[in-house]
Amino acid sequence: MTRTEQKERTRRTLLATGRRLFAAKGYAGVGLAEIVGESSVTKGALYHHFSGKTDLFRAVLEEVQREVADRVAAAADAQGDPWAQLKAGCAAFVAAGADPEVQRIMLIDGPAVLGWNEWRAIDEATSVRHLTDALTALVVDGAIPAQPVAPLARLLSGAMNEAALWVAQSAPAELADTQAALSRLLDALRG
Amino acid sequence: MTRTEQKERTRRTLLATGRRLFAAKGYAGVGLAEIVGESSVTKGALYHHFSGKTDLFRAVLEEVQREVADRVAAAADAQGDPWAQLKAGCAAFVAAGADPEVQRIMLIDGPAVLGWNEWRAIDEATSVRHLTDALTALVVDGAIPAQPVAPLARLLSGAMNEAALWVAQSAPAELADTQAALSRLLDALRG
DNA sequence: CCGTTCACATACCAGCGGTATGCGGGAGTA
DNA sequence: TACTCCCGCATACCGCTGGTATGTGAACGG
Repeated sequence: MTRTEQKERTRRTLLATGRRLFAAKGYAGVGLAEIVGESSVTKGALYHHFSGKTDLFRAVLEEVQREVADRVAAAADAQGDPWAQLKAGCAAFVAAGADPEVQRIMLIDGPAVLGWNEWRAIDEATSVRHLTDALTALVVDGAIPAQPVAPLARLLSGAMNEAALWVAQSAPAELADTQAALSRLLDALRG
Repeated sequence: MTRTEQKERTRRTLLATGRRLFAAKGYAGVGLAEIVGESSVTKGALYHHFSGKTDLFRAVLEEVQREVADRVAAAADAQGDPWAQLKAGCAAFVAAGADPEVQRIMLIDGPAVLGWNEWRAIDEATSVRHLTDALTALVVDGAIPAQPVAPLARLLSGAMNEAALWVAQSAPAELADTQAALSRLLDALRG
């Protein structure tokens, strides 16, 4: 195995282990010793690839965000008209948030560890962007009244973040209620 | 000064110092040494009043939550009909969230430090409860269509949390846009 | 074949949250 | 008022954490 291959392998191992442990125990509940131990390397390796614990977490968070955004985009692209795309994308986001891995890293620890500004920038660049695009298309089509879409996208994003946190830790009946409420909220936008 | 008075004074000082520092630097960015130093006591005093750093933060968070809930309730009670109460309460919540002290403690660090379940329980017992009450009144009055109010309250709560985070760190123009979007979202509920 | 470089290991440190123990002065009792 | 107790805190100490400085052996270029 060449050095380049080995390097990439070590990096991916650290990312995967960090992701698993951060999701299971939270950022503050995991030590570097545990991460490097379960990765079968030492702290020297970690600090060769990342500038510290926070930097590793940032890399994990960006990976999670990309995956969620991809799932949302895939669900939306499978639909035809813009309105169906919006509703499918929103449903896909809430479903993705039900994954406890996504929850803890993306919604709970993310803002606290990286600070809200940096977290928001990542979120805006991935998930929220698709939402903004979908709402813009609907305004252009006249499906919803003309209005600034950016603040509306943020409100809906906040609502869906909260919804995702709920559906993961509650009974299936609550899940259906939450998704139904979200669906009604979106329908209400059409006036 | 009696011992009881002195005890209460020490406790209040620790709470106030903790609140100020947690808000300014975040939970992880503040050490116990700094808190007790600026309170002119020692760690012994802190551990006599609280079971640890997390417990002090919990006490601070509950204090902040109570204040926000009081402001929301006061704004709502000043209105006559249920619909005006809802909109006034929501506006008051977003305005309260503009306070950076409230932001960092209640919205960013709260869920990460205490865990989402405990944070949600506190939130439900204070701010969200008023929102649920207002929505219930509107359903009873027939102002909005009959539907489960609990999930809708959670969605709106999430949307307003996000709105509060935005209005604090952006230009006044964005503030107006955000509040306008929230107002439109609430209006849309009437169908 | 050999020197260089790079990916990683080892050893170490300051500072953190947390605990066990010491202590001084207000409060109850005679 | 003197004696004692106890309570509210101070002091001293510990294990562990994230972070850093330095060592090292194998892969790579010449």
